[in-house]
Amino acid sequence: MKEMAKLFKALSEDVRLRILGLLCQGELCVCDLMAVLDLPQSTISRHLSYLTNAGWLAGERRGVWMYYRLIDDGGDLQQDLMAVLIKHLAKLPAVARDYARLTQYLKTKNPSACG
Amino acid sequence: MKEMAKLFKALSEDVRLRILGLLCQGELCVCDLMAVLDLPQSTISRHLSYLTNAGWLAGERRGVWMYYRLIDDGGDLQQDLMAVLIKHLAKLPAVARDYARLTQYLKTKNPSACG
DNA sequence: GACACATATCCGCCTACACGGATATATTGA
DNA sequence: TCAATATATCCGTGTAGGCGGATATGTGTC
Repeated sequence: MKEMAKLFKALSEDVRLRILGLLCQGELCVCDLMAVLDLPQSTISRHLSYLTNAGWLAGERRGVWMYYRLIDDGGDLQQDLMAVLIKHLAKLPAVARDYARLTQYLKTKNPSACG
Repeated sequence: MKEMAKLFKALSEDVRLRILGLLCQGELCVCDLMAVLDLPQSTISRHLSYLTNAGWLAGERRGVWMYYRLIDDGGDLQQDLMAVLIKHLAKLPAVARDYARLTQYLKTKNPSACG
């Protein structure tokens, strides 16, 4: 019960939904998210911790960079919710704008950086 | 976006999940919920307001009593989420206990009361 | 109108957490 | 070891919202 509420609570915030939306496209590191969402590093990092702690993300360190990706082996409930998220997030205008900015960003990004 | 976060936020609290679980069985009035959940009236009423405002419930006055039921004509996202809730809430031990108490309560309840 | 009852709202108190700048930590490379 | 960079955490500030007793409001009955 607490666990279920915790899953939902993690989804109850705009920035976190935008992060999940972006990660539907594949893993990203903190600096990618900072660039695309245009938010301070501490804000991004805090939300990533929250999502990880709630069981939505997994982080992996590669050198100096931390890559985050969606967890695909959660419980039944979580998998059903993930399907709902994938289906509906992309429809949101704010998320569509983020996708566009991500595409643009990946094009111009220095290849020697994290990606 | 805000709307989506709002839907999820309403689901991020134990008491509200228990209320939704009970209402899956059909409409109930505030006094029913007080009896089954064993919580103060102000607490129940506050959560019902929250759920109604978030678009999860509809309330209807019948005489002195307010009956609440799940909304079945929400948007696409909401309907998908409702299906997930119906599927998973009943599995939770806390909700199963509430069902048992509801059954017991309905048996012993004075028929001249709200029901 | 006066009362009884169901429900909604108010109130003070308290915790969670959002924000973002400042600081601490971790890693790599010179 | 030191500097540079990426990330995590700390901090003070502000707001949302949980709690439940007290009070206000709405409704039916006499």
